[in-house]
Amino acid sequence: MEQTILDKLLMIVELFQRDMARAFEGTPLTQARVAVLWIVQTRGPSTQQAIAQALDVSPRNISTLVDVLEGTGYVRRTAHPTDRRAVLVEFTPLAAGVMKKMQRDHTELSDMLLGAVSSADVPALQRGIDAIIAKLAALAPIAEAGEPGPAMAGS
Amino acid sequence: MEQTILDKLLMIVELFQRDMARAFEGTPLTQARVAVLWIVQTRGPSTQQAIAQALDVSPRNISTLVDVLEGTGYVRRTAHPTDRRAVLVEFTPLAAGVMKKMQRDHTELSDMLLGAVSSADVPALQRGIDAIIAKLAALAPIAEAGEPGPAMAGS
DNA sequence: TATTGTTATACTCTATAACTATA
DNA sequence: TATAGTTATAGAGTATAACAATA
Repeated sequence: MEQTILDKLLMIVELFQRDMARAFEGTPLTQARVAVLWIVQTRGPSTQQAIAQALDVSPRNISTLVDVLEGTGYVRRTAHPTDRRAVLVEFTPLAAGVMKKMQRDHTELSDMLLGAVSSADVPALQRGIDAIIAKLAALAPIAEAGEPGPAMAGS
Repeated sequence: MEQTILDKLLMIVELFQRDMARAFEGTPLTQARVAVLWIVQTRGPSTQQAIAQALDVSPRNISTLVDVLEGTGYVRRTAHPTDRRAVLVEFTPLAAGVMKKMQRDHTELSDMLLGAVSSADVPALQRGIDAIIAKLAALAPIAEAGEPGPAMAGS
């Protein structure tokens, strides 16, 4: 039962996502909701259309996600300054704090994982991963591979 | 907007999974259903309980997945030889063929991705990935990280 | 006429709890 | 009493289609 490199990468992400899910326990946050917050963090106040496109998901879907995030105090819907059809989704201080911590945790975890790699191997590892991404992106006409992704550390 | 190593790994898996999803279009297969097939392939005819444990998912969930796989001709439920409460889920020729192709495609894609990496970098890449997995697994008390995973190539 | 966000509806994946048939 | 699988119910995430308000 040889494990291919793809199997290993999948396992890393699976482990990581379990860790992330554990960190959300007891909060109304889920991966999908954090994905929305992530977009707002990287782009600033955004229309739901823009969020839907960034996440490659239907606009209808964003309505529900934002409903929950608004109802639990993470975001506000405010009037768009020039387009009265649209709303701008923007952070409350709660979300700003949570996302700041999430980003810090994510960086720490990433550094810790890289720290587990023999420093002599790090440059080759980085080059190898970049080459794999380039190859995969070339294979699949991915439009845009999306945002960096809603990634964070657990604990 | 620095991309951490974790961001890159997440992007690889995201690209890969989109590719996989595209390959399923027009079939009744989904990631969850393929995960069930994957377990049956690696373990042979299995009880639903065994599948549920292997996938770390509730037994109830497996009922529905197997219902669909059975209804669409991928698996059969057969009597357990010694336990009349249990059923054995086993492949039809259809699933056997599909899984064989899937495994072949997966290996090919994995080889192709590794082939995109400078051969001088491959050993360090492999070591680095293994080190990251070991670190992540040590961080999270994961019970078992699960099967190799239902991974396949698109097209 | 096209776009933004909503209501309506439906499918999939997941969970827990209660029940049936068996161990 | 415990286990295998089911029915019942519910919450998430996703989709398409139709509609209102506005561009």
